[in-house]
Amino acid sequence: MAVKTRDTKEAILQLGAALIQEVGYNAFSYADIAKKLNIKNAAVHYHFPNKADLYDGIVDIHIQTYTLISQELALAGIPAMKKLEVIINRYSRLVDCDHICIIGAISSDYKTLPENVRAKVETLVELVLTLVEKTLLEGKKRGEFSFAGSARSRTLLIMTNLSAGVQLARITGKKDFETIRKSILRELIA
Amino acid sequence: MAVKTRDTKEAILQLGAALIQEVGYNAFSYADIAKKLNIKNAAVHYHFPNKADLYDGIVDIHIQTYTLISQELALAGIPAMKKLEVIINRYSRLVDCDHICIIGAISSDYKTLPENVRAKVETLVELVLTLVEKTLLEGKKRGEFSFAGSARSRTLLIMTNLSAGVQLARITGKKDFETIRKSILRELIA
DNA sequence: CTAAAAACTGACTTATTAGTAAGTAATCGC
DNA sequence: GCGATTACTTACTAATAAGTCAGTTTTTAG
Repeated sequence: MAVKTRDTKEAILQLGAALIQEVGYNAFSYADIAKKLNIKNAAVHYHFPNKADLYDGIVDIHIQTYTLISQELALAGIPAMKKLEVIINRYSRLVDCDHICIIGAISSDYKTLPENVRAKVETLVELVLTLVEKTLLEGKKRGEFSFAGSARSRTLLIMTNLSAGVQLARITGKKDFETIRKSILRELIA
Repeated sequence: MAVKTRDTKEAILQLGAALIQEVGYNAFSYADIAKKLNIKNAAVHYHFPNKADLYDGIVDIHIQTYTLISQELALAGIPAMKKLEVIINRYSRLVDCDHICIIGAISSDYKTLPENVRAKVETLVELVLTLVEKTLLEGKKRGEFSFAGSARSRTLLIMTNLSAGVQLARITGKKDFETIRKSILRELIA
């Protein structure tokens, strides 16, 4: 049985992911990571030869996470509202720890990312958008939700509300995100 | 008459503002600015002793711009829809040149900004939100717009749609911003 | 128990970063 | 036209950045 005794690589990924959502890709260094994990600079380079490799790995983690969430929420019997709340609650937790959402963070860094990472980012974004779109469609079919326009356009509206909502909350305060959260839900069940 | 013969300071501010919305505060250096403007590193430091001073100046510029827009749009006789379009068109232009909006960019950099700049950023954000809120209220009173909830909450929804819309457009393409733009307008006149 | 593979450390390099100080050139008020 | 102010340049520094490589420790598989 392969029980992991060392999890340095995992720790680097977790810390890197948090830093991207806290200060952004270009505001932290390998030295910052090494210091916090009590390892040496070269140890970080051993697992991720360059910073683009690290970014790539972090995007992978988020893809894995959303793939898992998609599978869990694919189960029948769960109300569409519960499914949507799983997503929305993730954003509420971001507000609590003053992080911005990964997609918002990536879009800011986007112009400084190499092409291979950009392509992977597209995969992540489509994964999230598709998950929400499916949930909205299902909710509408079941009579839980009602909305005008396509499920895709409604998805774009809701996800931009959430993404920029957590960003705005950093500046104007958490109450504004709460307002947005309630508005999203109110519109959907009106 | 004070005709300016040198406008280096203005050029630095304009370039810095563009860079913040293109690659982010932590992804460009004074050397980048000096190179592009054909001046020396120290000339940038002469006008803006440190990078926080530069950021401060750039936020000031945006405050000035939105103050001017607010004054121009305060004139009676202009339909609320025309006023809102002035704002929305600014975001469409951002999509065209692949920049993200200043508020979105700032919120990403936020944790790396000193306190005095953060305070000024709050002023900018409230200025923009107030402008849109007034426009929505006016449009509702005139019968141009109809929307549920308060003008403030509707402002938050629209501005987050626009802000994250331009960010998303970088990754998934300009068509998604166009979808968002149309949805905002459709909901408002429904 | 041992050899090989994996996971590091130590000691670097090279480039770039923000920032400074002293001197020079351009412009302005008078 | 002249002295003062403004706007720079030249020439630095000290710190930090990403990244490399040779050697050492740790872990794992047989």
